[in-house]
Amino acid sequence: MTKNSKPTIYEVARKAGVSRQTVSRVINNRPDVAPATRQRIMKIIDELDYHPSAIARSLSQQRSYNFGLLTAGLEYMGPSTTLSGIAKKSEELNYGLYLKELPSFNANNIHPLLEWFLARQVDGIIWAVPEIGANRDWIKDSIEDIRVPIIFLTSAKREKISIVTIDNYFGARQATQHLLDQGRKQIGHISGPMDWWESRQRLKGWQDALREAGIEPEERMVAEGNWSSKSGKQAFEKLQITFPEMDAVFSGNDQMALSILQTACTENIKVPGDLAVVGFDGLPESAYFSPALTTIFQNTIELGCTAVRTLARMVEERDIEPSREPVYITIKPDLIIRRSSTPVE
Amino acid sequence: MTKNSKPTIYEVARKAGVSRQTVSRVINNRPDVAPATRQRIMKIIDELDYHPSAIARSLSQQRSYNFGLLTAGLEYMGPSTTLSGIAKKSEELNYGLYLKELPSFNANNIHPLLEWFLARQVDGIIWAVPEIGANRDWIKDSIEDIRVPIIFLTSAKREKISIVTIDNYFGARQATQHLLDQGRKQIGHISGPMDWWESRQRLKGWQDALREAGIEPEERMVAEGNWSSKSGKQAFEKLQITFPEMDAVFSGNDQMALSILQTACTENIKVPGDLAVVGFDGLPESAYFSPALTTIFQNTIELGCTAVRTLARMVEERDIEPSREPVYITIKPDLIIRRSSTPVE
DNA sequence: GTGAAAGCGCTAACAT
DNA sequence: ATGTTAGCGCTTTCAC
Repeated sequence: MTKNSKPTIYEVARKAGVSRQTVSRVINNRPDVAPATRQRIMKIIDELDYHPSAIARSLSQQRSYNFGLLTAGLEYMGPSTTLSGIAKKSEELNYGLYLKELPSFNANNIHPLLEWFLARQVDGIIWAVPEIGANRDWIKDSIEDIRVPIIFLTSAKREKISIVTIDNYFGARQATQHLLDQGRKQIGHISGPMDWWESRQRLKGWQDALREAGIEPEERMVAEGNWSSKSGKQAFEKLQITFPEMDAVFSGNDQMALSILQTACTENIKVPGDLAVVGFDGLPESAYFSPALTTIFQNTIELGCTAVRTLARMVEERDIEPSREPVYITIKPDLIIRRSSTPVE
Repeated sequence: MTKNSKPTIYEVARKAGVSRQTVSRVINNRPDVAPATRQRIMKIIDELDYHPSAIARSLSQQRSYNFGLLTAGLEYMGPSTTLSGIAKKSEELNYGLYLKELPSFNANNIHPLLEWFLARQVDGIIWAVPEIGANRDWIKDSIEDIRVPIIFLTSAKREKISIVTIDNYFGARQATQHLLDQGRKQIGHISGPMDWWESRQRLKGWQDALREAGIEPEERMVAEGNWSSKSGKQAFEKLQITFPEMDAVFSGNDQMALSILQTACTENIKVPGDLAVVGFDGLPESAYFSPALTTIFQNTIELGCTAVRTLARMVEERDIEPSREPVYITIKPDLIIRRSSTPVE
């Protein structure tokens, strides 16, 4: 070993006068090493500032203790709490994380990406790309080829794949029901882009809640946005024309709700007096909108944690019982009631 | 090779009737292979669906073509645009990315983290943890030990380390100067936490701009927040007491500015009539606050891209010229003028 | 243009 | 409790 190169297991073994295997046992905390030997080896490891090569280990064990995380649209993702949950939980369970971002939501060529992960011997894959258009169609053709467990976030239920998702339908029903409970009858909806699965779920929740209350949802009561504040403004202006009697609106996310509040403010529409508003997401700032926004809080940290926890379990169980049933876990979001939807005293 | 295990370079070589080295040359696009041989081998690679093991490659090349990215407080990081820039640029330059998140901003035990990256043979490290308190003190003791290039984001200038950062001081001066240009004289400041280097830079920019205008900044004109909307509200309320003549406020970020606007709205303070407000960050939503918020836009995508581009260059140059001068790159933010600070017509 | 030998740093399986 | 052998899948170096 020269001065500049890091020591290997071999140097440690030589200095300690043992075989590499014994050193290996020590660094892997195996029980079958004599206490004295262990002490001696540990001392030498310390002196040499030896650190085992994870690469070599991955090669010989044929696994890396890494997960592959695939995302898309990170820059739009609001506070990246899902990511944070994933990162924290992975760390806790002693897995490393490879991060990849798709260049666009509708990536067509999935295979190179999967292969990139597989070439690095990841133990599992987290698919954190929203379900949009046909961007899940590859699954049915390729899911069998993937030799590691894979978990999907934010996804419609499907055969043979494991999913962890927020219950968007439930959240939307809750939001709409809350507005009905406030005595509102003319409840509009600003949806996200309709090619997003999440948007469709939220739309459906709004529709079903209305129907259950004996109100038939009509086309003119809905306007489509693209999640941005800007699009929310346009959608709201459209609703004002197609649905002038509107006395409440359920917005597909908080950012679009923000521009409803803003438009209302400049046009002297009283919120909640003339118009009650409910958002979706539960951004921390939503409590500081004017007025404070009633919203559906989705716990994305928990979403991330659950995904990783589940994936880790899949990895471990796989050793014992190869092909288990896929899981389908939904996380219920919570209604947070604030000023924007509550009666004026 | 059994049916279930993936083919190795050896299987390809055997099927093609060549040695493994020849296959290696093909998969690495080396020129010294006969065209016919190359064709034949490529065909077999395709048939076998062979994919080289990045792990084995890393081991034998002693490098991984991965970067290590260390972050902290992902969940508060607003839209994770820096991350997005980093991910996109890494992908573009053909580097993989390990993502780690510190459990807290003031992590004390840095060495295990560094070793984790080094054990995986990363080619370079991106330190995307904000500079807070003494959380950079480890650098002077350990920077020499790190055997790979490392680049710091958002950091004060230092000897011997490479840095890419937004010019916070410049941005704050710009913001304050803009308010002065509008004829405001009583300009308060809501700062971020004072143990953050960024906060101190912004404070300093505000101070220097005032001084240059012949106004002496006083303690009572500043209130400290913690970046959250909630803290911004409290800070603003404090300023209303300590600095009642205030006719403008420069907020350390947009989220705190939001709650200034909100408080002003409920207390019937006219913005910008009675109070001009400028934020910092340039969140997309800030255009939809009421009124639309004047702010300092920091291009964090570019920040991330620049960091990766620089790091990649450091990696490549290292082969040629071992110890180059460290770089110090600042990115100038831009003033975006909107309703919240412009004169009422 | 191609191949043989040696090695990257570690661990699994089987001795002893 | 410890050592030996034989890989893991690829690249580097040198020979031809």
